Amino acid sequence: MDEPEPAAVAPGTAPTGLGPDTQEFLKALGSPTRQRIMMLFPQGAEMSVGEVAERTGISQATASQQLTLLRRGRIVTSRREGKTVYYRADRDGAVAALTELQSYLMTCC
Amino acid sequence: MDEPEPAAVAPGTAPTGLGPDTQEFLKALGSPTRQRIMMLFPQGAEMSVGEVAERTGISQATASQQLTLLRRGRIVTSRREGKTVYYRADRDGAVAALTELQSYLMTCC
DNA sequence: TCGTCGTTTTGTTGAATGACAATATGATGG
DNA sequence: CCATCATATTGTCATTCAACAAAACGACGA
Repeated sequence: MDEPEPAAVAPGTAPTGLGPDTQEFLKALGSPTRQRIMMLFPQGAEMSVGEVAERTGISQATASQQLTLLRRGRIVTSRREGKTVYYRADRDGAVAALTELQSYLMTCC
Repeated sequence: MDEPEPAAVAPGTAPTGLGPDTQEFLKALGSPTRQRIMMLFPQGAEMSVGEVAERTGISQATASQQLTLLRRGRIVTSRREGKTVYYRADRDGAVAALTELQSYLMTCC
């Protein structure tokens, strides 16, 4: 039995040596639209979904979806206040991902 | 005239505040397949296209394409030796991208 | 000059993605 | 309880992407 068994991994979450969170982080920031969204968040600012939609010129539905993907990548967090949902940059998530990327860098370069 | 004009930018290279190189870096690493490829490169190792294809289980043509995208993101560099092309991790490119990401982190978190 | 070997490019196909409009959910005020 | 507002979800379409096979390059060596 020299065949290392595949170990049933979710597709898009293959064993890359990076943690699944970091993989999601990269996927999330791999999209120019989402990169643009992130640039709307200066120093700890909070924004509603509608605001993001307006300032990026995309529909409200699309903004909601993209923000969900960014949250999945631990790049933003959300907080509900009454009817509106506020998003903000997720410092801890971003730091964690960057740290892991950096440690990978040490192994390959 | 309170309409800020769009300023004709190449699609996928919108003004995100990140340099185009860093945007490409993120796009390149956003793919699980390419993440997997990168994990094949330990400490300064060089690999031919065929080797990458074999060790990832993808066709040689696909490997060549994906390596091209990784090179575009300044994550690998290539060197030709006779008929075979050797790829290796691009330390400088990766460091540059991570540095820029980190500096963005400071502005938003 | 031919073949051959490794790589790249091209053409094609199925799957994933990004966008929108329309509809559903959830919270709040009357 | 009903109307309304902000957000989330669903359905749909067009585009992009990943992968392959096949063909075109390019660099040797005979």
